[in-house]
Amino acid sequence: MRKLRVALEENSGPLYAQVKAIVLARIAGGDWPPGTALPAEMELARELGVSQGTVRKALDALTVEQVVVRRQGSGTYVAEHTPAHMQFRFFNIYDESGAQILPDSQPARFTTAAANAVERRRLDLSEGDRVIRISRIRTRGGRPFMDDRIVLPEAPFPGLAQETEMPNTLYDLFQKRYRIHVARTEEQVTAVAATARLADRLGVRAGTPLLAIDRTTYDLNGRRIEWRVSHAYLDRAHYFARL
Amino acid sequence: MRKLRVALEENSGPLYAQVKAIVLARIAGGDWPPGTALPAEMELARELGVSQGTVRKALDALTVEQVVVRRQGSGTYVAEHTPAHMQFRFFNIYDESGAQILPDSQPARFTTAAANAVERRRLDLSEGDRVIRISRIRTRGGRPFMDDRIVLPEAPFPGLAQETEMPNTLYDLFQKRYRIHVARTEEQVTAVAATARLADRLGVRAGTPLLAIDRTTYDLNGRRIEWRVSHAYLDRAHYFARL
DNA sequence: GAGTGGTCTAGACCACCCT
DNA sequence: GGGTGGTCTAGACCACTCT
Repeated sequence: MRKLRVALEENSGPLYAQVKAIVLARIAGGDWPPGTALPAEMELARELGVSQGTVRKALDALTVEQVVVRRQGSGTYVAEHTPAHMQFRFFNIYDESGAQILPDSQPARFTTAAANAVERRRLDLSEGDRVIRISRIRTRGGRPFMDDRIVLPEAPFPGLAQETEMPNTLYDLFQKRYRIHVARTEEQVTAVAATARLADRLGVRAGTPLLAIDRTTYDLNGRRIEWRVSHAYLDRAHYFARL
Repeated sequence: MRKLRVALEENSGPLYAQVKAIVLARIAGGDWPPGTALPAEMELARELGVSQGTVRKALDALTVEQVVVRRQGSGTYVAEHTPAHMQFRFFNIYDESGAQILPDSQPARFTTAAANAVERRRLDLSEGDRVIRISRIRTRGGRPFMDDRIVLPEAPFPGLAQETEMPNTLYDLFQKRYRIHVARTEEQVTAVAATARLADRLGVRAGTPLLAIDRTTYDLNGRRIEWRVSHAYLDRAHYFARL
């Protein structure tokens, strides 16, 4: 209790929230890379001068937010952002049997530019800030079915536009190369008619109803790190949500 | 510890899970109607023969599932399913400014029939079971924008087809008249072209892209209590999901 | 067998609501 | 001021993993 109270006497809120913030900061700062085990609860409690119960409450909260994973008898681990795991968590399209669809990506086009007004608003940027724009097609069984236009703020991702190899999941690259952890996304879904451009890219007739998914992505600190608009032709597939 | 252990010695799992199940059963059984206060933690603990911490863990889990609401200094209350609250929780359409849309309902048509094969599959029914089919239009600012086709199993809702007054939110009726508490929904979302029938009902041209929302609704016990397919014409509005 | 997280207890004090 | 949930502690035992 002593150390923490002293170290954080300016902070607000309950002890466990402060413990959670400390652990989160160390993870976000790269002290404990994904996949590594955190110190045991008792050890963290000793280090921070709090009881085991308080540490437990903080780690439980981080477990709910999928920042850490707990394995009984083994330890508490920083959540792994493997490509498969990321797809599972953030790719929300399922086929008619209820199985999640795992798409392939075609090579992408990268460009950089000063952010326009919409991009500044969606990514919380200031005038003059630059962005990286990515355009790609995703395929399913060899056939194109989804068009992605992705916009990233350039500042946290220096040199990303020069990447030669484009992984199937961007979020894996974010984490491994730039130490940016995707924490959550918000999606706005609508139905739109395929424009000539989209019809051509997806191999459907102009006017075909497409699902438009407008996604904002946040990192562990709540910063916006991606704006993505996907257009999908869902043949015997659907977007899935649980309320 | 004594009473509970004896009463539930055949049960499995940790104590707090058993406490949670007991409280849930009493709520679902109508012992504590929505809006009423549960006994205080200490009292529940005494009644059930467990410690306050164990009761707390059970109530915390029920809070996460939105079955109860806790108010510091006041008490723990069975979640209220007011019309406004239900709309807020389960109507997932927002306008361009990010405000939730609160639709009006037109009078609905009710029919009853033996469940067909699809309905039996979607509602977990047996051959010969009957269903109630409801068809209605929802409006926004006086203009129709959503067509609902709702199917309910008849058994838990006797006499519902004869209701003269149709509330704006069905779920409120479920709770007040039939003591069935909506716990969660799963939704499959796709984009479809408006058929002639839908175009006519929604006042759009045939072929207009519509959002099709296919919802399955579950009660507190995990039983399927509703299958609903909505078709929406979203003009400057969107379906919203958080991942 | 040693170490870890998971459960459970008993008791203390605090923050808040109500009347 | 009395009652309620919210936080925190200290200690115990259990279930599981690893080697």
